[in-house]
Amino acid sequence: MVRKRFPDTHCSVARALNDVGDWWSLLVVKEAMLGTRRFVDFQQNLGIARNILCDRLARLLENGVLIKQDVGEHGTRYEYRLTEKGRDLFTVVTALRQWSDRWNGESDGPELVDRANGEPVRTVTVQSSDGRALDVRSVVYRDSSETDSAAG
Amino acid sequence: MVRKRFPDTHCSVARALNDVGDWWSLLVVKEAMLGTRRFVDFQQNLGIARNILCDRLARLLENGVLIKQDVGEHGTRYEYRLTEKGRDLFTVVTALRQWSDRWNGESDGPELVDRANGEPVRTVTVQSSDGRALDVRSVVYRDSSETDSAAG
DNA sequence: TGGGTACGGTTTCGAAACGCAACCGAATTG
DNA sequence: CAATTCGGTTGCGTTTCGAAACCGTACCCA
Repeated sequence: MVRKRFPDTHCSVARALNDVGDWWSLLVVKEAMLGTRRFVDFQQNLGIARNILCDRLARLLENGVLIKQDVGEHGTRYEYRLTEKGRDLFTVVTALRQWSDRWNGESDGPELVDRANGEPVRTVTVQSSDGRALDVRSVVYRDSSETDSAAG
Repeated sequence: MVRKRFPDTHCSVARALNDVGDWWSLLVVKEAMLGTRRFVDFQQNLGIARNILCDRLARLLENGVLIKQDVGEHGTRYEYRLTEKGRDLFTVVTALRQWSDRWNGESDGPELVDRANGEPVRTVTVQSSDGRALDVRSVVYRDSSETDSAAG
């Protein structure tokens, strides 16, 4: 049950999408970031079909985004938890969330605040070496062999 | 040809994925950020099937991520260009690219540098109101009605 | 000891999406 | 007039998805 993918592509973005590029994977990761750890909770909170959830969890395990722990307190219990690699998707998920809020209107979902002081987090941006916010037109994709390709 | 989606979900991430959540959409956007504008170039550079490209372009037009311009210089010519909404995905694409490079190894793809001084861009992070880098465990998803839900 | 329930799946099957290749119409080139 | 380019569209077979049913294990309770 493996979609045709591009494991050996030269493109980093495509390789990232190999791991989390389909519809549900990133939602599973986002749900895990909200604290969800158990199969049934993922299934109910996301409204995902069981077999699809099974497949996505397995793939995220393979890709090292999640780990599976047996916590056999009451019957068969497993916990799916984010690895360091999975937690590192926080930036991606947050950027995506903010983008959606900017362009598709604010959601009534939870607000993301700094645990230390309760203040909202900043808008995620790409920054230059000295901290200026950069948009796509203020950068260049420079190949190692050639210098070209205006972006935008 | 419309997959079951969640246009009225309360989740911002899911709503973002409605626009760019399938396998090819974000790759089309990324390709556009590299300067690609014409149908055949998208098709060849991405290796995408024509009908799928057609569908994705149409959807990205609908969603306001791309615009289509008739540039009838030599026969039938159109250009697909990013809108402001589309260009605003730069942060997401860059965060995804950096994540992939961190965890799946460096690619031999182009390097992203500041057009102004040629220096590489910073690692994209979520920042607190005073500029500290935040990971998923140092934030809280605070609902408007309740305060809960440790993240991680 | 036996029934009920929760959990974590797997199986089945129809529907949708995908990938490939062939075809198409308009315009440009030769 | 034929050949080519561009931007698609159409058919068709394969893959994936989604919903619901089913399954095995481990508890709970009596």
